[in-house]
Order: sequence, then C-alpha cells, then structure tokens
Amino acid sequence: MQMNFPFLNDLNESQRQAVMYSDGPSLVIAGAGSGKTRVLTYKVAYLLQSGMHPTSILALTFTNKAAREMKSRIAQMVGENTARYLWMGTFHSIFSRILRAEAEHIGYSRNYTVYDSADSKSLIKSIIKELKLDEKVYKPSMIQGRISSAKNSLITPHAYAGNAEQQKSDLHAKVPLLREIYAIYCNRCKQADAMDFDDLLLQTNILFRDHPEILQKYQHLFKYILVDEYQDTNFAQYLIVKKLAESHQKICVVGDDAQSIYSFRGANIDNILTFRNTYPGARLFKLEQNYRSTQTIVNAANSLIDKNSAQIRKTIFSKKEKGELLKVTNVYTDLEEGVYVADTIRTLHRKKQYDYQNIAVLYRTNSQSRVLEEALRKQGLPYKIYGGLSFYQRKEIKDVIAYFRLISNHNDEEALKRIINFPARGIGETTVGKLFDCAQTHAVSVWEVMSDMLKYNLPVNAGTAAKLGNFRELIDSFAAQSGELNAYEMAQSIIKATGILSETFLDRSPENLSKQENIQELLKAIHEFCEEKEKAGEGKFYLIDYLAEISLLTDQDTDQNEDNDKVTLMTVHAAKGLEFKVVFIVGMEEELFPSAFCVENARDLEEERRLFYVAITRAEERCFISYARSRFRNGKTAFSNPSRFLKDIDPQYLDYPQEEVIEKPRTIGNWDRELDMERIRFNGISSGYSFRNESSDSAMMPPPRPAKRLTKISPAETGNSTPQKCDAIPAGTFVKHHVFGIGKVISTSVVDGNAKAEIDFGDKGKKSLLLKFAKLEILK
DNA sequence: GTATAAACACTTTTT
DNA sequence: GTGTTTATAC
Repeated sequence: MQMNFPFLNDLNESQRQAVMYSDGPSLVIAGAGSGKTRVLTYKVAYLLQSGMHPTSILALTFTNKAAREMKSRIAQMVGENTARYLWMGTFHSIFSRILRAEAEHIGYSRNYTVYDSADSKSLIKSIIKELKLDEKVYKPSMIQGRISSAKNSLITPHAYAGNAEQQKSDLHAKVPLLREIYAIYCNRCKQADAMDFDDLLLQTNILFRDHPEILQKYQHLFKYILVDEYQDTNFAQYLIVKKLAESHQKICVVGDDAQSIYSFRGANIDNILTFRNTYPGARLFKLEQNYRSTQTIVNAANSLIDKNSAQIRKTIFSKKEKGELLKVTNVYTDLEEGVYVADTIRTLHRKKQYDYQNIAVLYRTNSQSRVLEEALRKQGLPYKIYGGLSFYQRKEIKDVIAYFRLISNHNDEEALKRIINFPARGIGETTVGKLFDCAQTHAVSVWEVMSDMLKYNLPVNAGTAAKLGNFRELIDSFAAQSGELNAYEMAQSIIKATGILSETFLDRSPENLSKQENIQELLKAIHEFCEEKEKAGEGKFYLIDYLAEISLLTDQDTDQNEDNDKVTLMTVHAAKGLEFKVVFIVGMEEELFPSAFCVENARDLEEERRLFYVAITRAEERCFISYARSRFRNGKTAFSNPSRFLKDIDPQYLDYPQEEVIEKPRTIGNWDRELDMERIRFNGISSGYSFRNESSDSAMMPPPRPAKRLTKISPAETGNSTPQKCDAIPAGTFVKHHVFGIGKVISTSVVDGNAKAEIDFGDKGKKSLLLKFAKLEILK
C-alpha cells in the first residue's frame, strides 16, 4: 500500500518494518531505549493514515500517563479530532469503561464502585473477624495477595474450592479456610456493587465468556489491537486480548522480556516468551539499537542480563560515544550513602552543568527514600519524590471521596464504614458492629437496615437510632441533589453540610493546615475536571462521572508540573519507561537488592536481575552504583554484603572501589567453606578469592580490573576533606581510621594505580587499606 | 462513646 | 522510625 506518510523517514529499518506490517499478528521486541514508544505512536498514526477509523483501534498501555502521552503525540501527527476517538488507555481503564456499558449483563449496575486495595483489605479484615479467625494466621495482606493472584489467573471462588492444588497450597500455608474467605469476599463485593482492580479484568473475562454476542460486538469494533509492555501482562489480560483478536488476528504487541518486573502482581513473562505459540505465524521484529545510553552503559547492562536464562536473545547496541565507566562506591552506612549521593549531585551540577532534573536516584524500596531525602535537604538540593502515598490515598481525601461514593452507591459498605462517624457524630464501634451484624443475618445491605431499623430489629436505643437516621437522611439529601448539581457544586455542598469544612478550619495545627490544603486541592481538581468536560460539550459533569474518572488514577498520573528542575527520587519500578542523563542506583546490597524475599527462587532472582537491568538502562550518560556496609532497617542497624549482581556485570565496564582486605582470614569451618564453594560454583567465579569469610567483600566483588586509569580523587567523590597521596604518609606515620581507630603505617605501595598502605592498628590487627577509599586522618 | 497513651508490628515492588 | 491497633481513663 503506497501512501503519503513522510514520518516513515524518522524511523530506522527495523522500526519501519514493525510499523508497516499489519497483515497479521506481530511481536516487537523493543530493547531498552530502542524507540518503542516511537514505533507504537507511528504505527497508530500509520493505521489511521491508511484509512482505519480511530474507534477501530484499541491500544492498551501500562499506565494512564503513557496513554496520555502517546495520545498527544499521535494528535500532533494526525490531529486532535482524530486522536481523541482512539480507544487508548490502561487495561483497567478501558475495560472498566466497557464493563460500565455492559454492567447489567453480569449483575452489576453501571455506577458500580471500584474498590482500591485499601478497601479490599478492609473488607477482608472484617470477614476474617466475622469468621472469628486469627489475624496473625490469616494475615489480611497475605489473603489479599492470594485472592488477587487467583483472580489474575481467572480462578473463581467455585473453581478455587474445587482445585486440589490450591487446597493443598492453602493447607500448607495454614490457611485452609481461605476458600471460604474468597467466596464471602466476592459475595460482599457483589452485594456492595463494587469491583476491585482484579475484578475489572476477571469480570471482563466472565462477560466475554458468558455473552458471546457481546464479545463478538467488541471483536468487530476493534479491528486492530496494540498492547504495550506486553511482558507485564497477566493471564487475565492475556486472555482478554486473545479473545478480542481471535477472529482477525490483527494484533501487535510490544515489549521487552528483559524488563519484565511485575510478576508479583501476576504478570507472566511467558506471555511474551511464547507469543508465537499463541499466535502462529506471528512476525517477530527486534529493535536492537539503543538511542538512549552510552556504549559502556549498554554493554554493562547486556553483560548483566546475559546471566539470565529465560529470555529472547538479542544484541542491544549503542552507536553513541563510549562514555564513562559505571562507578561503584562503597560506603559504611546508609546515612553516608545519602551524603555521598548529595555530594556527587552537587559536583555534577556545579562542574558538569547537569540540571537537577536530569538526575535520578533509584532505590529498591520506598523506605530507602527518607535518608536520601534528608541528605539532599541538608545540602539544599531540590528534589521530588515519586511514590509513597498518592494524593488520592490520603486520609482526608479518601474521607471526602467516601462521601461521593456512598452518595452514588448506597451499598458501598467500605465507604459507609469510613464516614458513618466522620466527622464524629456519636456512632461508635459497637453501633457499627451491630449494624453490620444485623445486615448479615438478614442478608441485606447496611443501608437497607438503616432505612428501616424497626423492621430489622436493630438493637439500639432511641438516641442512637436518631443519629443513624440523621446520617441516612444527610446522605439521601445529597443523593437527591446529585442529579442536578455538577460534581464541583456537590463537593462544595458536601464539605459544608457535613462539617468537614468547619472542622478543619477550627483547628490551626500544622497537620490540619495541610489537610485543609489537600481538601482545597481536591476541590480545585474537581473544578478543573468539570470545566474541561463541560467546555468540551460533554454536558454536565456529575459526581458519578468524576468517580468513574478518578478511581483508576494513581500518583504516577498526577502531573508534577511545578518548578521542574529537581532531582527525582523513586523506586526502580516507578522508573520504568523513564530516562535520565545521570542515574544513581543505591542500596546494592544482598537482601535488599536482590530482596531477601527473592533469593530462594531462581525465577524470582532473575526478575530482580531484570529490575537491576531496568535501573541501569535508565541512564543516558552516567551511572553511579552504591552500597552500604550497614543500614538502618526496621528500627535496627543491619550489616550487609554487596549485591551479588555487582559481579554479574563485566568488570571492564566498572570503576569499582578497592577496599581494605582483611589480612588474617578468619578460620573457616567446613560448613562455611561448603557454603562458600556453593556460592562460588553458582556465581562462576574461580579465583583466589574463594575462601574469604562471608563478611569479606572480596568474595563478592569482581576480580580486579587491570590497571587502566588513575582515578583522580576529588573531595566530593571520596568524602575526604584532603586528597591523599602516597607520599603524604610515609612509614611510621600515625593515622586515625574511623572504624579501626589509631594505627601506624608500616609501608606504602601503588597497586593498579591506587595508593595502598599497610597499617598496624594494634589489637585490631594489620590492615591493607587503599587511600582512595579509606578515610584516614593524619596524626602529627 | 471518645480521647489519649502505650504497645504493637511492619516494610518489595503497584495497575 | 512509621503508622496502626489496643488499653486506659474520662
């Protein structure tokens, strides 16, 4: 097909082929930084250009943000008026939309509530309580996880109870009643007209399974299907896509198996690995040129991911400059790590002219952010943190939204529980307990009980009954207004009439002030929503419309637009899809990265390695990796060894520290020795490093790199106030080390271009220290 | 029923 | 060090 599509010139050969092929199924393996988004956007534009109607194209992304960005780029190419009709969004948002339209077929209403994970956890908790089970055995978060993975694997409660393997596994986990909890949980969700995140996918599958005519309708509607980040799809998503593409097989999935990092959420890397079995005859396109990073970064990342067994082989290459080595730094404590990061950022900013916004600090867990944050703040460096509590998860915001929810769905019991006594109106725990018990025994909703307390024999006194009646009337009066007022007017009316407004205004404490601000922020956001939608001529924007819009938003999606020149702090997961000139990867320690939860299972370990791969490939020019010997964790200081992943990287791409070598190896018992041998065999290192004891880092580090360059020591890089040279401390000098104390220099030498000194620390023993690394104070 | 203090346990990643 | 749950006094 020949047509005028000048944009094709922007693409390289493999990108162009991937864009232009649309006769059948195709798999695009897009290495990190290989222009994946470009291929997707151009492909959609190309389809539109070739005459396909925008409503016929379904494009599924991983985040709302990705969808929004892609949509606006497509709009630039083909015009806003075409782009806006594309079906483009996350699985969750697209299929929640479809579920609203088809809700009646599966016994839900079109205004069904979406329970977030806090809601579902709270519901699980109350079920555990009702069943009089021990919360210490039936841990809500664990139950939630197991139910979630059942749903993601499309195992309904009925199938769950009949599945011998599940039963065995539950018995083994000492939670044989999980199937009861699962069944009750689903009933209660249904009763509340609520779906949790996993339901959005599960119910879509149920809809398509039980209503072939509806499936057919959407098969017919979507003439071409694109899926981004296919490596992170779970079984439920896989099957939805497979069914929709069944008749025409016009499907293109894009992804990178090397960046599959969401298995904990049910993502199955096999979906991408076996794509060509699912879709016989599928064409495979590989995008192997990396346009993002230097050769050194790409090569280092390649050498790391090469250690994984489950992958589609590919050769990622960069034609950019060679660039600097990845710098590995060892510090003593997590606090020191923060100082090191802050110092280095300061130097990079001042000397190398990097903007703060080009720098990111990536960590494995959110809890690591605090020390880093403090270090940056102390030095007056601007930063922003992604993750943690999102705006919509804050208490005060959830409270206000709970009103919205209860008003539009009286059966939303999680919302009701939240606000029945907020602001305090004298309806306490015991009353709420009675209310829920009563609803349970009569198999009706709590709202129904409140509507006719006498009929259901609710055992409360007249005063309490009056309070309950007042609350019900309050919500009812709002509900009566909600058909006339738009979302913004409703929100205003609600916070006024409930007393939320006056309550926050009375108290002038700092925390209340921030609550006030947040509520104002929420009102502002609702106002903007209304204006935008009503301007676009979509009619009045009601409360239910607002709820449908926000229930699937996450903090990833809220724009962080204000003054942009800030260092970014985030988890590696959150960094997926982003890029920065300079990347710091901190906390490269065993039990942290890889996480202690993942070391037992080879599959999990490979995922952790992919996570590290994702982290490294975020960097365009410089990558700094650090690890600490001790770290404050769970209220305790824990010692740690360098991450095993450090020696998965070919040492020729690393600039790593030479640390002190402990001269007298501890006597190693046979058991230790066996363990070490095991580790060495596993890691494929056979050098003289084998018999170090476990706390020695040498066993964990790559073998020394041949002397190549003499790293210039700058104070900022070492944290030293005075650069050390070999001749500064002749034999006989007394020095002070912050760990070993005072010692006497025996001799000095130069090894691999690094100054090294033998120092006798008396009862602490003789140590061989590298001046580049050791912090020595010269005593005169 | 409510407000406060003390005890508790909890931390991987998130649509 | 955090937020959440429980015990205690009012």
